[in-house]
Amino acid sequence: MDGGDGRPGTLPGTGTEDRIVVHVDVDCFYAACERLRDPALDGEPVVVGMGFEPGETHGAVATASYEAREHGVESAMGIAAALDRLPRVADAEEGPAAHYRPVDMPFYESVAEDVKAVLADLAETVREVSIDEAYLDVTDRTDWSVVEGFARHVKQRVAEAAGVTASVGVAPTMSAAKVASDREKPDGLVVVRPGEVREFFADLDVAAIHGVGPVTARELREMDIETAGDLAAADPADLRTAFGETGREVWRRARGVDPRPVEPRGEPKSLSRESAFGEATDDYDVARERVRNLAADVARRATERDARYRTIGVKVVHPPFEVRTRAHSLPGPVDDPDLVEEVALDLLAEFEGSTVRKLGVRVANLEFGADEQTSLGGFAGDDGEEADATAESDADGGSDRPVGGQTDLGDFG
DNA sequence: TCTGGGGTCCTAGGACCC
DNA sequence: TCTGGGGTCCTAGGACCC
Repeated sequence: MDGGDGRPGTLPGTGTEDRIVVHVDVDCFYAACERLRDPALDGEPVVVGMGFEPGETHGAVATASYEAREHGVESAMGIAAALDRLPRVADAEEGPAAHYRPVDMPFYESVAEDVKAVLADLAETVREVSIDEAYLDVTDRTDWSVVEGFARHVKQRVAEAAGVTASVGVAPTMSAAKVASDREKPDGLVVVRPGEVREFFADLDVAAIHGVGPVTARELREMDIETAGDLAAADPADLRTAFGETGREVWRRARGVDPRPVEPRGEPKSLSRESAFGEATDDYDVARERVRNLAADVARRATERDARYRTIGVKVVHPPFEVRTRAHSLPGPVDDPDLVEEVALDLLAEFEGSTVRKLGVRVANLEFGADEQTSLGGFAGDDGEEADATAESDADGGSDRPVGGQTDLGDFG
């Protein structure tokens, strides 16, 4: 059944009715980067793994080229499983084999810079979602009557600047543009016009909707909701009961309604570092040493980004995959690597004697920039040591709690 | 398929305050 | 002895995304 009001595709009264949103998604980005570096990989199966070293079998697949996907290798699959399907070129006497490469983020980031520069040039507003994906609001740069040519232009500029192909989706909303870019990958170009969004979604599997993951998809299927069309026709009250606010959210998206404006992402809300052991360990000293390293790493990144943090947390993963998190908030924001280590080790102590496969350290409740807004002008030569407001690690809270704490707290997840 | 790493948002419950 | 309601902050867990 149909709510009946308004045309699909937009939400009246939000000022977003006539937007043109472009979603740009570089195809198999990490694998594409590896090919830039080594053109001999063109046309060959390529698997880029994270958390793995050449010659090892632990870690997981970050990106598999389409040639590798044809043999069943998928993102997030363990390297060991990928090797079962597609051995290394060096190990294969005959038959299909893949080139395995470890993730090289600095190189990929350098390629991504070229893509970002192009996108910044093509739109007023760009929201970078990840290293290989972005939304553009191009409402004032093109028109629905010529938007396909504009989209082709985007693809061409990306290819020229960075040497990679991108799939592009155009729609009046972010969620529809996202799904559109996905439809004809790789090298895709799909335009969904205002008023066509719901129809475009109708036959797609519910899992295609942004925000519907494996868990929600399974539960929806148990409710006999299999396609996005089914979802759009479902009773929002039932969805609300079953899934809370996200239930309503995905219902609206299935109907083509998504009022989110394209906005730059802004500062992060948390920073974290985690790492898995090759083999789970119950050696507490080993765990402590790992946490010390992660703490130092995360603190260094915070300092580099000029971020202070008020919450410090750890994450402990027990086999097979039990995630535990612990966090501690300070009276005020600090930039204090020693304190990150101290608090993280403290929080870890609860898990002494248990077996862990993975550990993480995280800082949250971030505040950015020089300590306060009152110091104006440039900061050349600023050594960053403002003696006043940056609280020492006095645990009692004292009276120097800083003003204006955002109420927002991120979580470990 | 025995599972990497970096994030975001939502929810629920408890502490505490008025 | 049983009893209100609203609000904020914090922690923990879970789903999801790339």
